[in-house]
Amino acid sequence: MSLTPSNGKPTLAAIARLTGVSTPTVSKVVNGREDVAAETRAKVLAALEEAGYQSPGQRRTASGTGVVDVVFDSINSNYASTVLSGILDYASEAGVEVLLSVTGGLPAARLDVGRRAQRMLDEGRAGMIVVTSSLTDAHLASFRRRRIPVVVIDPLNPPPADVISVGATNWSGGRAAAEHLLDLGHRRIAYLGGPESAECNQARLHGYMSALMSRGVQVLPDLVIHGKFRTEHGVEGLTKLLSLPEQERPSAIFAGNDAIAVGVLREARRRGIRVPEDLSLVGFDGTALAEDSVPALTSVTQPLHDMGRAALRTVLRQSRGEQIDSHRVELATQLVVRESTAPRPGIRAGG
Amino acid sequence: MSLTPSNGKPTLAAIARLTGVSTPTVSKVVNGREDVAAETRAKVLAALEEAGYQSPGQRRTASGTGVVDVVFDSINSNYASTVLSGILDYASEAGVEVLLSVTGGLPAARLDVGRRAQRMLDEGRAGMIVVTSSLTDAHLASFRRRRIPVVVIDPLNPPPADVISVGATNWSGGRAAAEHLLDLGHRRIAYLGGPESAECNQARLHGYMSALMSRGVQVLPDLVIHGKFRTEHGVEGLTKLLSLPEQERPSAIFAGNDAIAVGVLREARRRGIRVPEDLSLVGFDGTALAEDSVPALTSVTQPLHDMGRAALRTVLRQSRGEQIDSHRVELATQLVVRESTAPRPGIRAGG
DNA sequence: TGAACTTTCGAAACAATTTCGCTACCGAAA
DNA sequence: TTTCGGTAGCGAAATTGTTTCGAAAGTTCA
Repeated sequence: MSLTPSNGKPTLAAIARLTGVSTPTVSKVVNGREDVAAETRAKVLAALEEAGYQSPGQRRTASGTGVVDVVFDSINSNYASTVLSGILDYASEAGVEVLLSVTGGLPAARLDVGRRAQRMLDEGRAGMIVVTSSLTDAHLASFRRRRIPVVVIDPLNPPPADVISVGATNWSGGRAAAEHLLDLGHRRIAYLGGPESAECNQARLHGYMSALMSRGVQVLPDLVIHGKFRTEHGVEGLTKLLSLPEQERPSAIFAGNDAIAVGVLREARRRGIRVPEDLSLVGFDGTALAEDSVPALTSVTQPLHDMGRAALRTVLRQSRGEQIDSHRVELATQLVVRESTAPRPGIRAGG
Repeated sequence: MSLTPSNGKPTLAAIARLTGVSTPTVSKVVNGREDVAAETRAKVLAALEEAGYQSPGQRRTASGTGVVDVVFDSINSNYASTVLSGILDYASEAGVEVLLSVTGGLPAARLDVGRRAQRMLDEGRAGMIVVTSSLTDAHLASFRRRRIPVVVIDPLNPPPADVISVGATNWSGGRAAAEHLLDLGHRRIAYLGGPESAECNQARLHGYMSALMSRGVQVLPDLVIHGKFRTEHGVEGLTKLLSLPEQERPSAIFAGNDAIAVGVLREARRRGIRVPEDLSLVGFDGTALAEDSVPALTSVTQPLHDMGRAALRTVLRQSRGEQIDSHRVELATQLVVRESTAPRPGIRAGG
């Protein structure tokens, strides 16, 4: 008799035995049919739970892998692809699959949060990683309500306290960049940052301001320009700075990321401004862009790869029900000096 | 008797009837088991095809949203992320999800093709896009056996005739690049290509050779160097070319892709060789790398974004059972002249 | 030649799902 | 109160698909 639940793996028949219903009824419960009384369903579900029953479909895939949703704003940047490769890296180690989507900067309209969350539950996805994208608190709450683990990397908006976020020490990075320029004798240092409201941008800005203020250098509003994290912003930003009266122009620029810095570089070349002789430039991110540009960019390196890994690790931990100590994971940034910074013109090096 | 194939929906038993084998055997074929003779399998597959059989799993998920598996070799390149963004683009239009994985250049060891194919069937995935990665014919066959649509983008090995591949007009691109250099008066033109066996590399090489030969310029084996599609290969390649006796050194280099060209650029700068004054350089791919490098690279632009879109569109068509006319989709390349090419030293421009 | 494998396949046992009809209960009409 | 149509809940049986295991045929090697 093969119906004995003491048998190796639980079968529908065994569950039926246990609960005193027929096999078809159990089958219906498993498949979510309507024609089962609530009471009966509850009883069967309890037994299924206890016996750890898995449908044949599940059996095949359960031992294999979970699926993690990853949502990017856009993947057309070194930043994005480095983070992504960190995620994929860890995914292959941990044996989970990565379901990738991009919002294209849309305010998550296409995301259709409700349906998405439902699908994730239906298909037993382990959780979700949101990169940079601006999900509203309402969206995040919708996932939290359903107990779907969510980790945010470099959130644009500060997430609610109970959503875990992964980022870098942006403040220290900003401060290190500004201090480096101050050390080189620069006093008029511009900040060509990212979106004003973005949290990471705020942190970098305040690190920069903190460095200036602690050296008694005044922060000039004209030298702080926000915009997008894109090359064009660098081009326009430099143009704007050069339209200032000559004595107010900066001798150094701290760019909010490498793409902006590359834009500055491009516009500077077009105008015949030499970097670093006439203008020092520090980027942020430390992507391949920084290494490959000419001159190679001094940049604050973010451990993007590791941030991706950390994010996925955290999601998987959550999905296993482990307690997470901290709601904010920050990995260290590091200033890497290359060729785009030099002492202020008119100042002797080492002076 | 319910075995009659004239019945409503096709069943395994009906197929078995038709082909004169047993039900279990048909089941095995459907599930891609190995213990079925090739001949028997073919017969059964034909019957399955004709009857339009669908497994219960397929039946259930067919109506839902599809998932497409995308396999990259690596995503750390402009090439990869541009193709990927094309895929994601179309995915969001078509309402399918993208499951991304990277092989990391492993010979598909981690891929575990059998299990993967099974999962794809179980979960009703629409199909698979393989980018650049070197899947063996055996792997591809394993998917074909289970009638999982597969499209390969820029395959390293020429795929079996019945696997659809998407690529660009590499031959014409190679020819256009070489002709451009010939037009500028160059006669000693090196080709710093990709992996020798890679199909796209072969096509570019032969385009280049064809251009040279049609102008009566000899193709010199010393000036053709194969390697990886990576920056380092550019550095090493230029070093090798410069180790030739002076009168044998090339005055122009056609690089197999932009990354290689950037390597050449870097090494040239280190050695004080001016591009394009001393050395003309043409890249391939037309990624952001080409635009951002200094000097901006003349490059053969591939419509990478569109290739991604086309690949996904083709997979989805296949999965809907539409007939695909061609087993090879080629999108047009275009030579974009920027700053890295100039007339051969000693030749007057326009002369 | 024959022993030891391998390959290929199907009978039979299993597992799961679907169909269909029985039963019990409910509320309205007689 | 009785009757009757409707319906929700359930399971028997039929149907569909999968797995196990051994038989038959072929292959390799001594």
